[in-house]
Amino acid sequence: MDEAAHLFVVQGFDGTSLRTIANTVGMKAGSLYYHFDSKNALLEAILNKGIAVMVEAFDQAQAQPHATAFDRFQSHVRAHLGALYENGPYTAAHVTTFRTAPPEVRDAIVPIRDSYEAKWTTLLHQLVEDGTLAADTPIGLARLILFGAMNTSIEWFDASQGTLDNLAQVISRQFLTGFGTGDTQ
Amino acid sequence: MDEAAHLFVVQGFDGTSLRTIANTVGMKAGSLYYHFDSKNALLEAILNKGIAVMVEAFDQAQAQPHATAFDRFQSHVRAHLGALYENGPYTAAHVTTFRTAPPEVRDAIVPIRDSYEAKWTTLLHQLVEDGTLAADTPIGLARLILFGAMNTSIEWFDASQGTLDNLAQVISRQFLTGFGTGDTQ
DNA sequence: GTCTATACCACGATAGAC
DNA sequence: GTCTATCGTGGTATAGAC
Repeated sequence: MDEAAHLFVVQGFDGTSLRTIANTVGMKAGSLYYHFDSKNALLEAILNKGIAVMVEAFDQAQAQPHATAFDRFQSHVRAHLGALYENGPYTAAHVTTFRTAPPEVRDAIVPIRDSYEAKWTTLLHQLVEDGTLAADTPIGLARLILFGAMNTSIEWFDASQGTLDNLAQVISRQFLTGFGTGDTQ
Repeated sequence: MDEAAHLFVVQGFDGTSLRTIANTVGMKAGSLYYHFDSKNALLEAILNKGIAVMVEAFDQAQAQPHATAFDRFQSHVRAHLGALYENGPYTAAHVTTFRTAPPEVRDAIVPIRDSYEAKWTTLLHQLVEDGTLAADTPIGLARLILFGAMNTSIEWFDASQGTLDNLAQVISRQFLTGFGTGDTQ
């Protein structure tokens, strides 16, 4: 599954054959069917694990004590980025292959995926209530914009160029205060 | 090409066969080879057109007069979103299929793609110089975060739920001032 | 410029030996 | 649990008629 998820990230689901996957792990294609019923079932297992990794990271960040609301928020951003880059290729595979996954697979995944998104929605609402986020913040849009910033980092983040801690800090700060000076607006 | 690009957005490049494309436009698969040398060549033409559409939108925004620096910035965001949703499926196909495109195709596209990114880099530098963006803004990261917000809207933007003008406004404002109140930081 | 027909290959999947 | 062998399908691409 590790190798399959990694290949799905790099080449896409349709661009990766069972023969390639099997070859990468030193097997023959037919042998994969002892472990999975179908290629779709393999993808579904990977997508599920991708969510599980994100959820676990979120809950761990939740359980920690934080000095300020900003610290709490940043630690959740850091957790999401950690799920993307530090805990196997599952979350990355989820983010990159979900959109074009076969409908049956997507439909099976959507409910669990929703539960992760709900955690963020709750978090953002709390940040509004404690005065960290503006009262008129469009929560739905805000969450999608934040996800966009975190998830598309897959296309360019390079661990040899910068740390995840730093990236989490930049994204968190940008999300709350922007890059502007406040002039000309 | 219109139909092919649309199918690539929905099903991915590898997930779309030439037979499907041909069938969608009322042709047979073999006939496509009168117009394109290969499936890869078709993708390359689509990716190129996707950039051309973005560049044209950018240059049109550039040519317009604007009351403030913020207006100018927002009109560029609006132009990019317009390229994604109002001028055919080419830019959307570019954004969704570039990452997993065959290496030969990607390599051929990269230089032109860079030229579009350079336009944004220049724009962001100007915004720093005129005091709209903070002096310590990490321009490279800032551009990638902005692209992330604009481009991932493909996964959720629904024209029946909101206008592009509104989306451009939310993204532009968020990019410069964030969603925070300024407290707890 | 599109058709029919087809070559050739790689795909996902299955059966049965070990 | 992995192998060999293979089936059926559908993929890209080509040749030649119209």
